[in-house]
Amino acid sequence: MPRPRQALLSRERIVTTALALIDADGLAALSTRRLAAALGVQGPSLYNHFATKDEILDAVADSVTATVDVSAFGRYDWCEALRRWAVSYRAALAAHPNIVPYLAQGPGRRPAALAMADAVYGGLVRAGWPPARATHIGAALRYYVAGSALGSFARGFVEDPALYAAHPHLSQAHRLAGHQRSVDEGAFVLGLDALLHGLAAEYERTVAGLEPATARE
Amino acid sequence: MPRPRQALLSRERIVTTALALIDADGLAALSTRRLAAALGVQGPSLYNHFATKDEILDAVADSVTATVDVSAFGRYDWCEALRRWAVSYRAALAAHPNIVPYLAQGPGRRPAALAMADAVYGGLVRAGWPPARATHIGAALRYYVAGSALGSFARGFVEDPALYAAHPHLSQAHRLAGHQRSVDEGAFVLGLDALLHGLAAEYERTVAGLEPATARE
DNA sequence: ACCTGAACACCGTTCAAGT
DNA sequence: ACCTGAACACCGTTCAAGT
Repeated sequence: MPRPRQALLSRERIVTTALALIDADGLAALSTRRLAAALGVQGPSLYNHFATKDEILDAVADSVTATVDVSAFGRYDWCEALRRWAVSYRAALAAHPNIVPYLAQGPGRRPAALAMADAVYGGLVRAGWPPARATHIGAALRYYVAGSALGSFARGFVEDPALYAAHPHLSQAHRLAGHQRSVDEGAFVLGLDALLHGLAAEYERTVAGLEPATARE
Repeated sequence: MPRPRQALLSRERIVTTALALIDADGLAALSTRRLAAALGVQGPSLYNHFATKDEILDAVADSVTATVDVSAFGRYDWCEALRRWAVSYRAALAAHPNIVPYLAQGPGRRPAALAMADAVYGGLVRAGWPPARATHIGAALRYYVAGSALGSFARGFVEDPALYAAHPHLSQAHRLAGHQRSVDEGAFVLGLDALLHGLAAEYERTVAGLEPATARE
């Protein structure tokens, strides 16, 4: 046969397989050779579809961001929309925690990340938040969500009671690992509610009273 | 001479130099060979002082955490103490952003990180927060601080106006990079104040009214 | 157009050998 | 006790060669 009828690889297949390997073995364990082997080809073949390994990671990160639901910004008031977006955002990241350190560095040039930033910022400005304030709120929520997904708080504590003997208040810390999911979820919801509560108070003080409803063009 | 009078290396010198290299060139650029070269020795020499490269990174991370000031927990009410701790914590991380992705994975077995967790948790419990609540609050604040230091929000946007043409609300996003520090600082303070405001409201609702002042042993 | 083998300049880590 | 040279099994990436 003069040419294979169809290419062995595609960008989509590379991204899907890379994400599966990262989920299974961690970001550090992903090498171009191992990824290629999982796809049934040799390492250099990947370079016919992506210029660098970082470009593959960008595509993986964006495929995760693409699953975040921002539709709440058209349907609910700004505060409830922020809450629903943050919950969806965190769920998307928590499903693939190993890619979060890479993803959390910023949107860069990734289309889904930029579309998300656009929806959030636009939603806040439409609600009457001054543009600079909208930027700060979007950043603060991203800080919180990224931090919450970046490595479980509970899993960060080693399951070794002896380690905590010297710390009077941490005598139960070794149990955290066993309740990882509920601790992380509970902490996330508590902090998110507090954050939104505080923002709502700020909104009442500085936006609702000071501007007529039609002040934004 | 039969033996060098004193060792060329020490754990402290290795950690200091490693942090300087990470600050200058990023975490990915730190290799054992480059670190050794900066110290005037060969790569394998490092293994006389640390068992693995990860152990070096642990020590670097802990040296950063050690600069966080937790003394506010003895001197102020829980809310003001949380605020001062969070500001100090963020300042420590923001001074060395390139190590944050490593550091933010959790305290692990690092002594300074464990001491900090102990001080925060202990301070909250002493103030009357139920233990499970104290855990959640400590986690939520860590999420927020780690996320805020993990990569500048503003720097995450590329300085290329053409990139944002397709996103109606992001037309000014390319300017963010120029205001990096003020955007990130402003967002951090706004979110921190909101978070603490919300927690204070929660405290009034669920702790102050329900327990007599002496309820905690 | 897309995949491959060989090669380059790197990695982290081990270990026998030196002083 | 601590540093070194040589070696091992890996990396990301390039490129001429194949079909």
